[in-house]
Amino acid sequence: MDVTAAGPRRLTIRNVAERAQVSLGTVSNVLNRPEMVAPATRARVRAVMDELGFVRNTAAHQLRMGNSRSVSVVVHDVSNSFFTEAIRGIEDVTNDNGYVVIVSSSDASAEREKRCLRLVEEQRVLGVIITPADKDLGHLVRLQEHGTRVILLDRHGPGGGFCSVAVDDVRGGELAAAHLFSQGHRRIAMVNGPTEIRQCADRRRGVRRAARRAGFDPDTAILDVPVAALSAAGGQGAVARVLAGSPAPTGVVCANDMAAMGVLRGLREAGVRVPDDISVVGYDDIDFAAMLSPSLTSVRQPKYELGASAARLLLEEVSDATHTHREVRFDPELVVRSSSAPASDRTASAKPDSVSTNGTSRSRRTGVSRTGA
Amino acid sequence: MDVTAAGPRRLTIRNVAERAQVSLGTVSNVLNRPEMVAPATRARVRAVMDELGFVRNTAAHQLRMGNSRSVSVVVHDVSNSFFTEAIRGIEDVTNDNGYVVIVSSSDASAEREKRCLRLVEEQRVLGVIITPADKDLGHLVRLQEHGTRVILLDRHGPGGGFCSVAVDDVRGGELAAAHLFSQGHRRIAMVNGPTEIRQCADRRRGVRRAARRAGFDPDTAILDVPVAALSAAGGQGAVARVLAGSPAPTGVVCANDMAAMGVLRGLREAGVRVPDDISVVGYDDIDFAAMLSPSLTSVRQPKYELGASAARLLLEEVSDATHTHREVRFDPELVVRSSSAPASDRTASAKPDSVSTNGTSRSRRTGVSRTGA
DNA sequence: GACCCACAGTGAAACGTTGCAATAGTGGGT
DNA sequence: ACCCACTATTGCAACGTTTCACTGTGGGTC
Repeated sequence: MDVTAAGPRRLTIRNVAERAQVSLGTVSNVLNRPEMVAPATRARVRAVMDELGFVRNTAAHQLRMGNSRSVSVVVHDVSNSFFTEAIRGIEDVTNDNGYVVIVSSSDASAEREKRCLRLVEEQRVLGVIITPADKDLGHLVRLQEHGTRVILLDRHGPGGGFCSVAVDDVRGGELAAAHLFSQGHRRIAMVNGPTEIRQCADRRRGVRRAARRAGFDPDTAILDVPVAALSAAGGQGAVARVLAGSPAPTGVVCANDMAAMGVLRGLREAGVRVPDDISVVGYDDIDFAAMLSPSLTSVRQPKYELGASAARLLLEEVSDATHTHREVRFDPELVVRSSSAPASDRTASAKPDSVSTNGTSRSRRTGVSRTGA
Repeated sequence: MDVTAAGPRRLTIRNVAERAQVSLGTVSNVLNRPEMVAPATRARVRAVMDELGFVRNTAAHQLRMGNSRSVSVVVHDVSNSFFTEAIRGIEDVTNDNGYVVIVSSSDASAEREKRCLRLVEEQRVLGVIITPADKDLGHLVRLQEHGTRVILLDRHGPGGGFCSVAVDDVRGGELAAAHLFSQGHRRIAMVNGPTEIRQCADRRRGVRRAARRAGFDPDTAILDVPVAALSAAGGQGAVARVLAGSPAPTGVVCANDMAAMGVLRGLREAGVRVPDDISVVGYDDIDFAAMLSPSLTSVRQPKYELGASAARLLLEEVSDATHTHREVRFDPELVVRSSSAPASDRTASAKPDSVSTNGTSRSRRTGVSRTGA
């Protein structure tokens, strides 16, 4: 039987050993501790590997070592752009370390999430980076107790039980509203989704905080315009309520860009000019925010960095025995474009405090809080 | 030592066996061939598994069985929306069968792709669904010979050496242009990327075919406006050349929606009305096409179905011994919105042949060609 | 020349699962 | 009472890798 014949039969370390006239152990050493095998032997073994096209069998490796060279990512939907950029960040960090990324979508359903986690636990992954579907994190605690490391993505855990990475949504809401207040606006509307959603609640809190810090009473400076869904349709439908506000707001903060697009469209149909008559600020800075007309001022989240940072946290938790769980918080960034301008009914007393005027830089981490293990 | 103590020590089939007072083989049977173990025993073993929280170790399973329960997807960029929707399709199909999806980005670099494939080959995945970075498919042929099944995504292979799934870009270009011709347009511009890119070349061929089928000479009916990059900036920069055409085109087909957005913006700045003065058709039907003003007529690709179909092909190749490679071709779909209208300088002779006026249906597969193994 | 060392390479056991051949158990028929 | 057919269960040998205690083998030292 000719070993060199390329066939579907998988090559093993043993084939390499035979052909290179060494023992199994030596081949393994070439693979894992090359410095301890003589240069000549090492070269010979390597040559045979290339010749045969040998690829190490990870299953056996894993079995022996106890854990696999893969990390798992479980998010609501792998086709959602927020997550895909984060996934790309995770991929870039982990690939450098020879890990492979397994993705699954939970569709924000606790049951689907459980299925994903089971599949993933079978794989004995190094750890799982997850955006939990459920408020209750009990099953994640159990997972961790069984030896699978868990990193929370876009969510902080209770009492430092997990490492986690999230963007500060309160700060984001504050940035958006502070921008408008600093431009001389005195009353603004907030088009927001259901406050049961943590992000929506946080962004609203930020907007109110901005009002207070600007010296206004949130209850009068801010007109809440809740919508059932943060979609373009939802935003468009909210316009009538925004315009009916009394006194009429001169600015609108939207809890995401889709809603902002709807608002822009609704305003255009109503004959209201942006930013001349009213300013609009979005949230997320999706690709198309810059391309709308007027181009949309928006709050950008460091999605890629979020993922990359989660991955780094996971690697750290694996390698560092003295690891204590950390909660990393990222600051979002305001990208000012042409949908926002000084309030029209008065000379703006303050100059715009434009935090960032173009958007190529990736946000840096600004706050790291440390909690006990 | 108390077995029930939840600890980081991983549970094995042996722990279950001891506690349920049966042999290893029986536990294995419960897992893999439950019908051949007596109901009472089966129930007892299952109870112990639940109690202990046993999760089968895939590494050992794989090692024994020879292949893993995972499929790999290698695309240019996992954060690109074309691919993410396809990945979601792959995920949905494979998860149902207990497989897990490993993703990697090649960044369209042959070298990065090779690294990804190596990592993935180590995993002994069931197969890899790949959008090749390179024209040369030699390494994929070798991969296949070594036993990893390969499915091409968004690309067809030469001579039926691979199963593949792709959208018919020629047809897509034809749909876009035929729509305009049927609306009475007689001269249209095509804003296209480099024709070295297969998609760009194909879409151009389709546009020219539409001209011929409408009874025009492609060389006079179509104004080629090449741009270096199919981006919004590229599209915007192309507007001057479109308008300078003589005779002036009354319609523009863009090779993607980003370019179309740029064209729309450029036209607005030039004071040209859409669709009154000129019609614009995009390609891809990205989320935001519907939200632009005017909303963009565009060619939609069945991205989700593309991925799902690739996954099905892979599963079929695995299970069916008599499998012969197939090339599945999907037809794109024209979504007519308000950026296109009958040509203005004449009463349109033909009514719009609106292929589809809203966009909720997923394209169906229309052509399946079969080739030898 | 005996002794010890460092170094290169070896061989076997283990990781957790599966599949198979063998064994024990159970009635039923003769 | 005996054998047979049949099912339920068992025990063991793989799967391919890594680790670790071990064996050779020269060279240097006293």
